[in-house]
Amino acid sequence: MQKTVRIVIIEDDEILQHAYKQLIEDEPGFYVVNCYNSFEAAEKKLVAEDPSIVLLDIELPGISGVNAIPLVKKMLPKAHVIVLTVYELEDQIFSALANGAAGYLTKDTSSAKIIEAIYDARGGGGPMSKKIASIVIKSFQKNSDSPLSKRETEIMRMVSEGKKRNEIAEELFIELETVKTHIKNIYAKLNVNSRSDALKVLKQHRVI
Amino acid sequence: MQKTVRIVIIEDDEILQHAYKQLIEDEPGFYVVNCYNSFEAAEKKLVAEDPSIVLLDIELPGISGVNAIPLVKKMLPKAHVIVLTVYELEDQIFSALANGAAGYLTKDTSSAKIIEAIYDARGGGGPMSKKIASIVIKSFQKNSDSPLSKRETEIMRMVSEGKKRNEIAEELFIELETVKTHIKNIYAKLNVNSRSDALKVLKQHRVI
DNA sequence: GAAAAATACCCCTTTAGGGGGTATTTCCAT
DNA sequence: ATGGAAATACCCCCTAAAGGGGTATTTTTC
Repeated sequence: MQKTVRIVIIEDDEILQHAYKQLIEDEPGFYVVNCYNSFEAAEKKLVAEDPSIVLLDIELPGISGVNAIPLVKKMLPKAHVIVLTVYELEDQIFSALANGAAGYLTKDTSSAKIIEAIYDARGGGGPMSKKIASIVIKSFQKNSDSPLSKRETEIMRMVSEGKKRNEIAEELFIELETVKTHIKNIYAKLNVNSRSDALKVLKQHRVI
Repeated sequence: MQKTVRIVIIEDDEILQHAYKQLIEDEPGFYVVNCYNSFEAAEKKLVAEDPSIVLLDIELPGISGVNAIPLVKKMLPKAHVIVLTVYELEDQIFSALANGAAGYLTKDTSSAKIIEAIYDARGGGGPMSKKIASIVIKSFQKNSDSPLSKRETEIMRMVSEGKKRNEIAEELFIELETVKTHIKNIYAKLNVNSRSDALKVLKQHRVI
């Protein structure tokens, strides 16, 4: 039993909207239930239309795509939201993913890849454009030329988890005084004088 | 001018090692400089062999693949390390990426996809298997059913950045006393009584 | 119109954080 | 082998932050 895949498109560019619709409906088993120009337009009817895939533009008039994701997921918890965008902004990507997007495609993605992405999303995969994948991977990569020593980095990672000096000392089997010394040295190296400032600097430079 | 792509394979399974070598050398412009069974075996000769791609198994005898990545990157800063593994362990994936892996493939990846991954890595992309991509995307997704209110979540995110109560109060334009009240309520909801315990709980449940 | 969320204030005690030092040992690289 | 970095540990000091006990008002939201 091969069920029809019900798809809703939310995209304010009418030309793109029709292009997507066309290419999806050329794929056997895929059916575009409806298209909208904004999330607000889709809002009332989404639940009744019950799509399993929502293709969502980020740059929408009114509520942005990023903010629409959690709303869509609330209405259709089982649906997969695939984000489409022209921009490749790191923060936008992470916000979209944090909000529950199943996949993230740039608009230069080929027809074949869009179809593939829908299959992927249905299979629990995480479709991403190549560029998005590389941005995501880069976000994980830590800066290897940090002024901090190994131990200092380790301590700051624990600080970033909200741990207190004595908790750090216990976990590392060293004295509280030693932790204090390390933190003093770290502050001197980073030219800061508080945990939050130190963490800010380290996160900016992707050290932790 | 199409330069030959120099590739080194570090993989302890001889059968897989030969399979990879074969499939890579079938690709015009790709050349397998050498194969090793462990990082230790490769260590001395890597710099001289100067590969631009290192295919690295994670499960190696001696130094693990994860720990080998930063060492390889140190010797060959411009090389792209592509990790190959049978396991799909979240922590292992993140450690490998944090250590500088350009891509991450599972060993069930088809020959064509391995070749594609090498091209991708060279082009600055971030090749990933579908399964890896979905694990990575899931890691970004925040849990939407959290006991915390919006404001409480916001405050705990700031706590997770090492911010003090008065810094939080200033940034949110509310009184210190209000922040204290929120944090007291949060601790009650989470059944904890310290910042670090609260953060531990929230990170476990992917709230922040 | 009731419930949940956000705001704000009072009391109190303990602990953590940050800055000033100095000193020893261990380890790595030239 | 030796000099410098890293890691360890201790002393002093003071201020600020954290946490726990309350109560109460306003604003949102369903």
